[in-house]
Amino acid sequence: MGEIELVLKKHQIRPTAIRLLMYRFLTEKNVAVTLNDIEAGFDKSERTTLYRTIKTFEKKGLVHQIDDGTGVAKYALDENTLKVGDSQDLHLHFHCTKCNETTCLTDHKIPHISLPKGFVSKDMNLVIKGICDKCSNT
Amino acid sequence: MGEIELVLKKHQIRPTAIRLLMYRFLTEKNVAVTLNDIEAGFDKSERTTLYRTIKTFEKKGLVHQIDDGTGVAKYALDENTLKVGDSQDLHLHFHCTKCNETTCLTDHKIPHISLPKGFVSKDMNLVIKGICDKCSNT
DNA sequence: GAAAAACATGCAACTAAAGTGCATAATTAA
DNA sequence: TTAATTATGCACTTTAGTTGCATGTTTTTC
Ligand SMILES: [Mn+2]
Ligand SMILES: [Mn+2]
Ligand SMILES: [Zn+2]
Ligand SMILES: [Zn+2]
Repeated sequence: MGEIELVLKKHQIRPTAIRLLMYRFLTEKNVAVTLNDIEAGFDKSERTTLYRTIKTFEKKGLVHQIDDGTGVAKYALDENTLKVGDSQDLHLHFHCTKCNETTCLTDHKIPHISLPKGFVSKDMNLVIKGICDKCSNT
Repeated sequence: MGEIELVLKKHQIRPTAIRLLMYRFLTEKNVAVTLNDIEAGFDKSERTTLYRTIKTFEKKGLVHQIDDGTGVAKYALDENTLKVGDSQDLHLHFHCTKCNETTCLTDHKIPHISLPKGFVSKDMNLVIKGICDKCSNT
Protein backbone atom coordinates (compact mmCIF):
# COMPACT_ATOMS: atom_id res chain seq x y z
CA MET A 1 0.00 0.00 0.00
CA GLY A 2 1.40 3.38 -1.06
CA GLU A 3 2.24 6.17 1.30
CA ILE A 4 -0.42 8.50 -0.04
CA GLU A 5 -3.00 5.81 0.49
CA LEU A 6 -2.00 5.66 4.12
CA VAL A 7 -2.24 9.41 4.56
CA LEU A 8 -5.75 9.41 3.16
CA LYS A 9 -6.81 6.53 5.35
CA LYS A 10 -5.43 8.24 8.41
CA HIS A 11 -7.74 11.10 7.61
CA GLN A 12 -10.69 8.79 7.08
CA ILE A 13 -10.76 9.38 3.37
CA ARG A 14 -11.33 6.39 1.14
CA PRO A 15 -8.40 6.25 -1.27
CA THR A 16 -10.06 6.28 -4.66
CA ALA A 17 -8.14 6.84 -7.87
CA ILE A 18 -9.02 10.51 -8.23
CA ARG A 19 -8.26 11.22 -4.60
CA LEU A 20 -4.84 9.68 -4.86
CA LEU A 21 -4.15 11.69 -7.97
CA MET A 22 -5.34 14.92 -6.44
CA TYR A 23 -3.32 14.43 -3.32
CA ARG A 24 -0.22 13.83 -5.40
CA PHE A 25 -1.05 16.89 -7.48
CA LEU A 26 -1.24 19.00 -4.35
CA THR A 27 2.05 17.76 -2.98
CA GLU A 28 3.77 18.61 -6.23
CA LYS A 29 2.60 22.21 -6.07
CA ASN A 30 4.17 24.51 -3.55
CA VAL A 31 1.57 27.19 -4.00
CA ALA A 32 -2.14 27.26 -3.35
CA VAL A 33 -4.29 26.08 -6.24
CA THR A 34 -7.76 26.93 -7.45
CA LEU A 35 -10.32 24.41 -8.58
CA ASN A 36 -9.50 25.51 -12.10
CA ASP A 37 -5.84 24.74 -11.54
CA ILE A 38 -6.77 21.29 -10.36
CA GLU A 39 -9.09 20.77 -13.28
CA ALA A 40 -6.35 21.80 -15.69
CA GLY A 41 -3.97 19.36 -14.05
CA PHE A 42 -5.98 16.33 -15.01
CA ASP A 43 -6.64 15.06 -18.50
CA LYS A 44 -9.76 13.23 -17.60
CA SER A 45 -11.55 15.41 -15.13
CA GLU A 46 -15.03 15.97 -13.94
CA ARG A 47 -15.31 19.36 -12.33
CA THR A 48 -17.95 18.36 -9.81
CA THR A 49 -16.00 15.37 -8.63
CA LEU A 50 -12.86 17.42 -8.26
CA TYR A 51 -14.87 20.01 -6.38
CA ARG A 52 -16.31 17.45 -4.02
CA THR A 53 -12.94 15.81 -3.63
CA ILE A 54 -11.20 18.99 -2.53
CA LYS A 55 -14.12 19.72 -0.22
CA THR A 56 -13.74 16.28 1.30
CA PHE A 57 -10.06 16.92 1.81
CA GLU A 58 -10.92 20.18 3.49
CA LYS A 59 -13.55 18.68 5.75
CA LYS A 60 -11.20 15.91 6.80
CA GLY A 61 -8.43 18.35 7.61
CA LEU A 62 -6.08 17.54 4.79
CA VAL A 63 -6.15 20.90 3.07
CA HIS A 64 -7.17 24.40 4.04
CA GLN A 65 -8.99 26.90 1.93
CA ILE A 66 -7.38 30.26 1.35
CA ASP A 67 -9.24 33.40 0.51
CA ASP A 68 -6.63 35.71 -0.93
CA GLY A 69 -9.02 38.40 -2.09
CA THR A 70 -9.00 37.45 -5.76
CA GLY A 71 -12.52 36.10 -5.48
CA VAL A 72 -11.63 32.51 -6.22
CA ALA A 73 -11.00 30.00 -3.49
CA LYS A 74 -7.57 28.43 -3.31
CA TYR A 75 -6.48 25.33 -1.49
CA ALA A 76 -3.23 24.07 -0.06
CA LEU A 77 -2.19 21.02 1.85
CA ASP A 78 -2.04 21.39 5.58
CA GLU A 79 1.41 21.59 6.98
CA ASN A 80 1.39 18.32 8.82
CA THR A 81 -0.81 16.00 6.88
CA LEU A 82 0.67 13.12 8.80
CA LYS A 83 -0.78 14.27 12.07
CA VAL A 84 -4.54 14.13 12.40
CA GLY A 85 -6.59 16.77 14.16
CA ASP A 86 -6.69 20.42 13.40
CA SER A 87 -3.46 21.95 14.54
CA GLN A 88 -4.87 25.34 13.48
CA ASP A 89 -1.79 26.90 12.05
CA LEU A 90 -3.02 30.41 11.48
CA HIS A 91 -0.04 31.15 9.35
CA LEU A 92 -0.20 34.03 6.94
CA HIS A 93 -0.61 33.94 3.20
CA PHE A 94 1.13 35.97 0.57
CA HIS A 95 -0.57 36.85 -2.65
CA CYS A 96 1.63 38.08 -5.48
CA THR A 97 -0.24 40.60 -7.58
CA LYS A 98 2.16 40.03 -10.45
CA CYS A 99 2.09 36.26 -10.96
CA ASN A 100 -1.16 35.81 -9.04
CA GLU A 101 0.34 33.01 -6.99
CA THR A 102 -0.60 32.59 -3.37
CA THR A 103 1.90 31.06 -0.99
CA CYS A 104 1.53 29.65 2.48
CA LEU A 105 4.09 31.24 4.75
CA THR A 106 3.77 28.48 7.27
CA ASP A 107 6.65 29.77 9.35
CA HIS A 108 4.99 33.12 9.77
CA LYS A 109 2.22 32.90 12.30
CA ILE A 110 -0.31 35.66 12.73
CA PRO A 111 0.69 37.80 15.71
CA HIS A 112 -1.62 38.16 18.64
CA ILE A 113 -4.18 40.91 18.25
CA SER A 114 -6.01 42.55 21.10
CA LEU A 115 -9.66 43.20 20.42
CA PRO A 116 -12.18 45.64 21.89
CA LYS A 117 -14.20 44.46 24.87
CA GLY A 118 -16.87 41.95 23.91
CA PHE A 119 -15.24 40.68 20.74
CA VAL A 120 -14.19 37.03 20.82
CA SER A 121 -11.72 35.74 18.25
CA LYS A 122 -12.21 32.26 16.84
CA ASP A 123 -10.25 32.39 13.62
CA MET A 124 -8.06 34.71 11.62
CA ASN A 125 -7.08 35.36 8.09
CA LEU A 126 -4.12 37.51 7.15
CA VAL A 127 -3.25 38.00 3.52
CA ILE A 128 -0.36 40.13 2.44
CA LYS A 129 -0.37 41.36 -1.12
CA GLY A 130 2.69 42.40 -3.01
CA ILE A 131 5.47 40.99 -5.12
CA CYS A 132 6.75 37.52 -4.41
CA ASP A 133 10.37 36.44 -4.31
CA LYS A 134 10.31 34.95 -7.78
CA CYS A 135 8.79 38.06 -9.33
CA SER A 136 11.04 40.53 -7.51
CA ASN A 137 14.23 38.74 -8.59
CA THR A 138 13.98 39.67 -12.24
CA MET B 1 -25.55 73.20 -0.43
CA GLY B 2 -25.70 70.27 1.97
CA GLU B 3 -22.73 68.85 3.77
CA ILE B 4 -22.87 65.54 1.96
CA GLU B 5 -22.83 67.34 -1.33
CA LEU B 6 -19.61 69.03 -0.30
CA VAL B 7 -18.00 65.75 0.73
CA LEU B 8 -18.78 64.23 -2.64
CA LYS B 9 -17.46 67.25 -4.50
CA LYS B 10 -14.27 67.19 -2.49
CA HIS B 11 -13.77 63.67 -3.79
CA GLN B 12 -14.55 64.70 -7.35
CA ILE B 13 -17.85 62.87 -7.40
CA ARG B 14 -20.79 64.59 -8.99
CA PRO B 15 -23.52 64.76 -6.37
CA THR B 16 -26.45 63.07 -8.07
CA ALA B 17 -29.57 62.05 -6.21
CA ILE B 18 -28.63 58.39 -5.85
CA ARG B 19 -25.13 59.23 -4.76
CA LEU B 20 -26.35 61.51 -2.03
CA LEU B 21 -28.75 58.84 -0.85
CA MET B 22 -26.11 56.14 -0.87
CA TYR B 23 -23.64 58.25 1.01
CA ARG B 24 -26.25 58.97 3.65
CA PHE B 25 -27.13 55.29 3.79
CA LEU B 26 -23.50 54.42 4.42
CA THR B 27 -23.07 56.97 7.19
CA GLU B 28 -26.13 55.61 8.95
CA LYS B 29 -24.67 52.11 9.03
CA ASN B 30 -21.81 51.41 11.35
CA VAL B 31 -21.00 48.09 9.75
CA ALA B 32 -19.84 47.14 6.30
CA VAL B 33 -22.59 46.57 3.77
CA THR B 34 -22.96 44.38 0.73
CA LEU B 35 -24.44 45.48 -2.55
CA ASN B 36 -27.54 43.54 -1.55
CA ASP B 37 -27.78 45.50 1.68
CA ILE B 38 -27.59 48.71 -0.27
CA GLU B 39 -30.16 47.48 -2.76
CA ALA B 40 -32.52 46.52 0.06
CA GLY B 41 -32.09 49.96 1.56
CA PHE B 42 -33.64 51.73 -1.38
CA ASP B 43 -37.20 51.46 -2.57
CA LYS B 44 -36.47 52.48 -6.07
CA SER B 45 -33.18 50.92 -6.94
CA GLU B 46 -31.36 49.77 -9.97
CA ARG B 47 -28.76 47.21 -9.05
CA THR B 48 -26.34 48.22 -11.77
CA THR B 49 -26.46 51.86 -10.87
CA LEU B 50 -25.93 51.09 -7.21
CA TYR B 51 -23.03 48.86 -8.19
CA ARG B 52 -21.43 51.54 -10.30
CA THR B 53 -22.07 54.10 -7.63
CA ILE B 54 -20.32 52.15 -4.90
CA LYS B 55 -17.47 51.44 -7.31
CA THR B 56 -17.18 55.13 -8.04
CA PHE B 57 -17.05 55.81 -4.32
CA GLU B 58 -14.32 53.21 -4.01
CA LYS B 59 -12.28 54.56 -6.89
CA LYS B 60 -12.51 58.08 -5.55
CA GLY B 61 -11.40 56.98 -2.10
CA LEU B 62 -14.66 57.44 -0.26
CA VAL B 63 -15.22 53.81 0.69
CA HIS B 64 -13.05 50.73 0.91
CA GLN B 65 -13.98 47.22 -0.08
CA ILE B 66 -13.72 44.52 2.53
CA ASP B 67 -13.26 40.87 1.79
CA ASP B 68 -14.27 39.10 4.96
CA GLY B 69 -14.18 35.59 3.57
CA THR B 70 -17.92 35.19 3.13
CA GLY B 71 -17.56 35.43 -0.62
CA VAL B 72 -19.49 38.65 -0.99
CA ALA B 73 -17.79 42.01 -1.13
CA LYS B 74 -18.63 44.48 1.57
CA TYR B 75 -18.05 48.21 1.65
CA ALA B 76 -17.59 50.76 4.36
CA LEU B 77 -16.90 54.47 4.43
CA ASP B 78 -13.29 55.45 4.82
CA GLU B 79 -12.39 56.78 8.20
CA ASN B 80 -11.71 60.30 7.16
CA THR B 81 -13.96 61.07 4.27
CA LEU B 82 -13.24 64.71 4.83
CA LYS B 83 -9.61 64.40 3.93
CA VAL B 84 -8.81 63.57 0.34
CA GLY B 85 -6.05 61.20 -0.72
CA ASP B 86 -5.57 57.63 0.30
CA SER B 87 -4.48 57.58 3.90
CA GLN B 88 -4.19 53.77 3.63
CA ASP B 89 -5.49 52.83 7.01
CA LEU B 90 -4.78 49.11 7.01
CA HIS B 91 -6.98 48.63 10.00
CA LEU B 92 -8.32 45.20 10.74
CA HIS B 93 -11.82 43.88 10.20
CA PHE B 94 -13.93 41.72 12.42
CA HIS B 95 -16.45 39.32 11.00
CA CYS B 96 -19.04 37.92 13.37
CA THR B 97 -19.96 34.40 12.36
CA LYS B 98 -23.19 34.65 14.32
CA CYS B 99 -24.82 37.81 12.98
CA ASN B 100 -22.66 37.89 9.85
CA GLU B 101 -21.83 41.54 10.39
CA THR B 102 -18.42 42.87 9.53
CA THR B 103 -17.02 45.78 11.46
CA CYS B 104 -14.13 48.12 10.77
CA LEU B 105 -11.88 48.23 13.79
CA THR B 106 -10.31 51.45 12.67
CA ASP B 107 -8.36 51.87 15.87
CA HIS B 108 -6.68 48.51 15.44
CA LYS B 109 -3.99 48.75 12.83
CA ILE B 110 -2.38 45.67 11.37
CA PRO B 111 0.94 45.05 13.13
CA HIS B 112 4.15 44.99 11.17
CA ILE B 113 4.95 41.63 9.68
CA SER B 114 8.40 40.54 8.61
CA LEU B 115 8.48 38.62 5.36
CA PRO B 116 10.97 36.17 3.88
CA LYS B 117 13.71 37.59 1.69
CA GLY B 118 12.43 38.69 -1.70
CA PHE B 119 8.84 39.26 -0.71
CA VAL B 120 7.65 42.86 -0.95
CA SER B 121 4.49 43.91 0.84
CA LYS B 122 2.17 46.39 -0.85
CA ASP B 123 -1.12 45.80 0.92
CA MET B 124 -2.60 43.73 3.70
CA ASN B 125 -5.90 42.28 4.73
CA LEU B 126 -6.51 40.97 8.21
CA VAL B 127 -9.89 39.58 9.09
CA ILE B 128 -10.67 38.20 12.49
CA LYS B 129 -13.64 35.88 12.74
CA GLY B 130 -15.55 35.24 15.90
CA ILE B 131 -18.38 36.63 17.97
CA CYS B 132 -18.96 40.35 18.04
CA ASP B 133 -19.72 42.43 21.10
CA LYS B 134 -23.43 42.56 20.43
CA CYS B 135 -23.70 38.80 19.96
CA SER B 136 -21.56 37.90 22.97
CA ASN B 137 -23.59 40.09 25.33
CA THR B 138 -26.70 37.94 25.31
C1' DG C 1 -28.62 80.13 -24.79
C1' DA C 2 -27.84 76.38 -28.24
C1' DA C 3 -24.91 72.74 -29.59
C1' DA C 4 -21.50 69.49 -28.38
C1' DA C 5 -19.22 66.74 -25.19
C1' DA C 6 -19.02 64.23 -21.09
C1' DC C 7 -21.10 61.67 -17.68
C1' DA C 8 -25.05 59.05 -15.24
C1' DT C 9 -28.75 55.84 -15.34
C1' DG C 10 -31.71 51.83 -16.63
C1' DC C 11 -32.34 47.55 -18.72
C1' DA C 12 -30.75 43.38 -20.68
C1' DA C 13 -27.48 40.19 -21.14
C1' DC C 14 -23.28 37.70 -19.94
C1' DT C 15 -19.51 35.47 -17.09
C1' DA C 16 -17.46 32.72 -13.65
C1' DA C 17 -17.55 30.32 -9.54
C1' DA C 18 -19.96 27.70 -6.40
C1' DG C 19 -23.17 24.50 -5.31
C1' DT C 20 -27.35 20.95 -5.81
C1' DG C 21 -30.22 16.90 -7.60
C1' DC C 22 -30.28 12.75 -9.26
C1' DA C 23 -29.05 8.58 -11.69
C1' DT C 24 -25.44 5.27 -12.03
C1' DA C 25 -21.13 3.02 -10.54
C1' DA C 26 -18.27 1.27 -7.08
C1' DT C 27 -17.16 0.01 -2.58
C1' DT C 28 -18.08 -1.68 2.02
C1' DA C 29 -21.08 -3.87 5.54
C1' DA C 30 -24.43 -7.30 6.75
C1' DT D 1 -24.89 -12.41 -2.13
C1' DT D 2 -27.57 -8.88 -0.95
C1' DA D 3 -28.25 -4.56 1.11
C1' DA D 4 -26.45 -0.25 2.43
C1' DT D 5 -23.32 3.26 1.88
C1' DT D 6 -20.41 6.16 -0.61
C1' DA D 7 -18.30 8.04 -4.98
C1' DT D 8 -18.74 9.73 -9.53
C1' DG D 9 -20.68 11.95 -13.75
C1' DC D 10 -23.80 14.96 -15.94
C1' DA D 11 -27.14 18.49 -16.03
C1' DC D 12 -28.81 22.17 -14.04
C1' DT D 13 -29.36 26.15 -10.67
C1' DT D 14 -27.84 30.06 -7.94
C1' DT D 15 -25.50 34.19 -7.03
C1' DA D 16 -22.29 37.84 -7.35
C1' DG D 17 -20.07 40.50 -10.35
C1' DT D 18 -19.65 42.78 -14.61
C1' DT D 19 -20.35 44.75 -19.43
C1' DG D 20 -22.88 46.79 -23.67
C1' DC D 21 -25.74 49.88 -25.21
C1' DA D 22 -29.52 53.10 -25.53
C1' DT D 23 -31.44 56.91 -23.24
C1' DG D 24 -31.38 60.75 -19.92
C1' DT D 25 -28.96 64.40 -17.63
C1' DT D 26 -25.45 67.55 -16.63
C1' DT D 27 -21.52 70.29 -17.89
C1' DT D 28 -18.67 72.64 -21.13
C1' DT D 29 -17.81 75.35 -25.23
C1' DC D 30 -18.81 78.74 -28.32
MN1 LIG E 1 -1.79 28.20 4.03
MN1 LIG F 1 -12.65 48.93 7.21
ZN1 LIG G 1 4.89 36.49 -8.12
ZN1 LIG H 1 -22.50 39.43 15.81
